[in-house]
Amino acid sequence: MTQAKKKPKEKAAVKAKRKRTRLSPEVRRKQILEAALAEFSAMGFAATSISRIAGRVGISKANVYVHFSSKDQIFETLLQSLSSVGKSQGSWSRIQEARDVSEFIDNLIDVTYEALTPEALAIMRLLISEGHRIPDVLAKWHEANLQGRAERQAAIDEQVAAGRMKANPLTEHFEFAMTPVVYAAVAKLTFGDAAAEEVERIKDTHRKLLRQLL
Amino acid sequence: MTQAKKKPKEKAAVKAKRKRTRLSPEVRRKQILEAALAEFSAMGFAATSISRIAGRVGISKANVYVHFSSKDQIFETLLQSLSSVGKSQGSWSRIQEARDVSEFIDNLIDVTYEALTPEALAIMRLLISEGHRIPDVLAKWHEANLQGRAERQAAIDEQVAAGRMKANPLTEHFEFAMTPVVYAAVAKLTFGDAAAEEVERIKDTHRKLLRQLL
Amino acid sequence: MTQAKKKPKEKAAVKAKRKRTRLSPEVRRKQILEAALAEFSAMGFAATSISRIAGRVGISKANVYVHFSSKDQIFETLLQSLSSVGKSQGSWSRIQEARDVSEFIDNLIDVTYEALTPEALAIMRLLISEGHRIPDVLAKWHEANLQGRAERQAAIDEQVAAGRMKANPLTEHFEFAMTPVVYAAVAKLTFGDAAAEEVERIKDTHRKLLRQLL
Amino acid sequence: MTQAKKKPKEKAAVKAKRKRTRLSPEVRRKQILEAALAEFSAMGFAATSISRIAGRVGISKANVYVHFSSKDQIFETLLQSLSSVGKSQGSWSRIQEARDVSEFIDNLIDVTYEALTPEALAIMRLLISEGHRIPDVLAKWHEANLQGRAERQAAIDEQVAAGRMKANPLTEHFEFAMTPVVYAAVAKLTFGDAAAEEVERIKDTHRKLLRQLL
DNA sequence: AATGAATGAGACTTCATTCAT
DNA sequence: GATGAATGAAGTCTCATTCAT
Repeated sequence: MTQAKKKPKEKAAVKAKRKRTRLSPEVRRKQILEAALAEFSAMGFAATSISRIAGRVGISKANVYVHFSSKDQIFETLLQSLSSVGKSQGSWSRIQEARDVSEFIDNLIDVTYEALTPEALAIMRLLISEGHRIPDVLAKWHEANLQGRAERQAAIDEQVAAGRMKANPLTEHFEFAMTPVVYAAVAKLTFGDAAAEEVERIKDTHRKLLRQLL
Repeated sequence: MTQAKKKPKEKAAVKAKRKRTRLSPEVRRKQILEAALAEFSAMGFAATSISRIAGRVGISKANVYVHFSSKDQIFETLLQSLSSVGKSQGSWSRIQEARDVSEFIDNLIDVTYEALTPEALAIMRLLISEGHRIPDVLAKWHEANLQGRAERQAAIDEQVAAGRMKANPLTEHFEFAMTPVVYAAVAKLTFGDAAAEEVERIKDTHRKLLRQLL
Repeated sequence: MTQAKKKPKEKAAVKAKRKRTRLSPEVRRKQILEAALAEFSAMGFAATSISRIAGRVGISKANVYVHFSSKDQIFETLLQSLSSVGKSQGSWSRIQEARDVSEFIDNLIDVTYEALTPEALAIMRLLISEGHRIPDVLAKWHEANLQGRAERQAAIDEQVAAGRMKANPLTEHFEFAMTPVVYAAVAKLTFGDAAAEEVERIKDTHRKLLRQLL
Repeated sequence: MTQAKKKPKEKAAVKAKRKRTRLSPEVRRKQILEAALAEFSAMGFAATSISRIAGRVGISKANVYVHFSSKDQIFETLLQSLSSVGKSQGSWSRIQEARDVSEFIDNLIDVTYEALTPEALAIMRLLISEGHRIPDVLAKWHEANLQGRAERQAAIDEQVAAGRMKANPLTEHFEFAMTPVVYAAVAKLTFGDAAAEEVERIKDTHRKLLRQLL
């Protein structure tokens, strides 16, 4: 059980021995990071071997070390590169394009739940399970989140001031409005497909409640 | 200085080589499971070594194998024994002892947020990061959750029917009311102490909103 | 494959927990030696664990150490006690009871091939595979063999002098007459039951040739 | 003083830490198999450690695993590669080059006893002590032996038909003629050098008897 | 005498990493 | 840049043996 899918021990006699291809560093690095994200998220840092990452990319272990100096460095680079991804960058502006509150809520719900992509979930799992490896990155991330949050709060405050939204505990602390999404994410992370229905109901109630409250 | 304390008769033992202590299997197993929970949760399954678990208990590696036949078995035993812990067993009845809605809400909030103990968070982190190792246990857990949820919903429905609570999306799907706690948990898991203040605000807003909605 | 018959890893939950019985040292020692012969012969010295020996006897590992001070000692004691068994002690006198050459040959063949019991083969395998552990015992054994051989040769010489047997290379070096038995033994050791038919043929030809030569 | 000898540039390397040498897989595999044969034969499978094999080759333990995936695999590969060695391949044809029976016998005796090389004995000991690990290989070996035997028998039958050899139990079952060699082999395996003289006598008598019988 | 708990040593094996081509 | 061979360190697990009851 230690390794969910034990590959047969026999050496793969027939190797798909693809001719060595020489790629630009940037491309290779990206390939490696992608493979690393997939593996780290699925297996955890310690259980992921450079071998597997290399295998997924289709290069040799040694070649990984041409592009990164250590497993740790891969991990850090990965998480750093992800901080940007995480930020629902463009999303917020898209959400705000709404012309009335109703449309705003729809946008909000749709965009946010759509953001629960497998990749985003992978990042989230990584943060939860291996975050302790990268306190600095986490701290920055946290900081960035706080700032983004402040901006969003400001936008809401404006709406309230303009009388387009009601003043209530939710508009005063708008971040709270998004907490159910985290629940949905955790449900997916933990129970996988078995959580699909549940997530739908959450999303539904979420939308209804926002309509009632905003 | 470490050596200064040594009594004359003792052999030059840098490691305080304490006499072997003999305990009953039940006690040792419990000790080992506790140590394992701490380590697995902090480091993940793969990164936790039997050595560390043994060290934490203060016994030899080999002795661990007297009580468990493999690292996997420790993990499984641990998670199985935790399924029971997880269920907020008695909590719900305590919550319901409330005499009016206001007290009910206070109970609910207090009990639920107090349940975010380090141990509970450890279990949660384990479930998220290593849950894939134990699909069976997870499935049972899910099942049990669904049932508990149904019971709680029934209790709420009763309150609504009795006119003691308002009918609205939240009372119709009461599980939703607890989703912010998961957010709080994830915040703690990810940012640790840095999340303390945030969790407080969440809890606060959570309470206010429930008061408004129920 | 390392261990031909892997026992399931799970701890035997139900132990045949027989009440502790206290036996006289002699009896226990004998039991242990018997179990040891079986295991050592089947698995080799290194691959045999004290656990298995104890299990076979139905006692605890620790109890084995009450009767022997180490695994090595068990082995040596065993082989020493076997030196006597090995010598076809009484056999030769039984063979010589024959009244004529024909009966002598029949006795010789029958007694010798019957001596290829599983136990004797076990000892032989032990001597071949683990003999290097006990050079002293081996030396003594060799010595004893040489002596017995000399005695048998003398008996044959007498027969030849008396004109009851022909003088030829075989009677001059009578030990040679028994070499096919070793072949039969090795065949059994190596091929087990698959060698049965072959051994029969050997025995047959052996008998015929002796008739022709003596 | 240990430090006194150190040349300035050299690291404190008590072990003559020779530079890593890089060899082709074929060569290394062969080296490992040779070392393994020596060790397995001398100590038995279980008592032989990968460490010892690696040490004998002069490489690291880990490097052994670059070329073989497990100790078992080394063993199997070894025995499989030996099946071919064992067969007295070319020998028989060389024996048959004889121009008369006398020369045939000389060839037979010489070639056969010369085949009792240390390596051949090592293989034989392995077959006896660890054969049970590889029933398949043994079965094939047996089969091959039977066939070779049949061919040799046919050659003998021809000689008899041509009147160049006498018809007798030995020519009817020619395999029997070689049984003393196995005795000699076992004597060497068990008593080592102490058996040398005995083997000589056996060989001598063997030759004489064949002369008389063929 | 008997045993269950405990342990140090050591075995197999994996893996991140280095080296030479 | 790319790779196959090589390795030190570390991890899981087994086992002979000891200790206290």
